[in-house]
Amino acid sequence: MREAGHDWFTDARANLLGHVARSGTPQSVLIARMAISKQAVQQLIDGLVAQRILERVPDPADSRSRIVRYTPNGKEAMQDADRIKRLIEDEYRERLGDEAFATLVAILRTATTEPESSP
Amino acid sequence: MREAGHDWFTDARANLLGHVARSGTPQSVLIARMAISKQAVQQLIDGLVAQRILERVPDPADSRSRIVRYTPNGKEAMQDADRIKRLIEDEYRERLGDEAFATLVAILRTATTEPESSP
DNA sequence: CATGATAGTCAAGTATCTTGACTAATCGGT
DNA sequence: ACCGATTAGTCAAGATACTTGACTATCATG
Repeated sequence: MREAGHDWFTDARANLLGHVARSGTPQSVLIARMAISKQAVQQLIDGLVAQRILERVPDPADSRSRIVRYTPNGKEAMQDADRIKRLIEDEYRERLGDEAFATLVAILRTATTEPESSP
Repeated sequence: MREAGHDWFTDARANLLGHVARSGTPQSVLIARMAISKQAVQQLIDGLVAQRILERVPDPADSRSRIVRYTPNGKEAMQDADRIKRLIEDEYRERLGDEAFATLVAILRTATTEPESSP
């Protein structure tokens, strides 16, 4: 991403952005999902708001809450991110072979998906 | 590790310790293997030396170089680390099943092992 | 409506990592 | 044997990422 001209891109910010849905996500949800303090999350969001990647809008359902979402500028950056992500995945696919790559993805999904209460 | 009483244990330090061989490792090798600056590596080592986990000894083969190795105290801590690592692996093994776990380990080894020049 | 929980902010401090400038030892070619 | 280039490590200063503590505003509940 840096090489693609996104100087603002860092590991910590990438980690946060991975939790922001296309449609936006309440700040409280980001705090719950990331394993760091709410103040750390806030500071990361502050930085990305200053970079015009994210913006905070009020939550109509709860006036304590704020929805964090991408700005148009941020959406453009995420298209670059998706493109680069695919390139990296292709490297691993080439290295492992199609079959092993698919197996890896499936196993990791099982390993990281939260076991839900059975319906 | 924190819960086991090792208050000095942090992510950055764990990352470094994972590259220190039982028999000790030259600081230059740690620098080459970790994707951070040599100064950052040095500061991490400084901290672990202050905690009496690691020590620096001169390299008999090259008087510029220093070998970083565990203190007796550090070796004890690493026994705790190994024990906890096994517990965590057991959680994943239980979650994925023995077969999928073994497959995961094999694929990740392929993905992360540096491709060597063919002999 | 009082009380407690939840969402977010402000402030100050610590840990981690960076770049720049430097010393000392080794290597390679002459 | 010597000189320039490289390598190993250190010192210093500053940026980023994270922490705890204290606080305000809003919501939910009995």
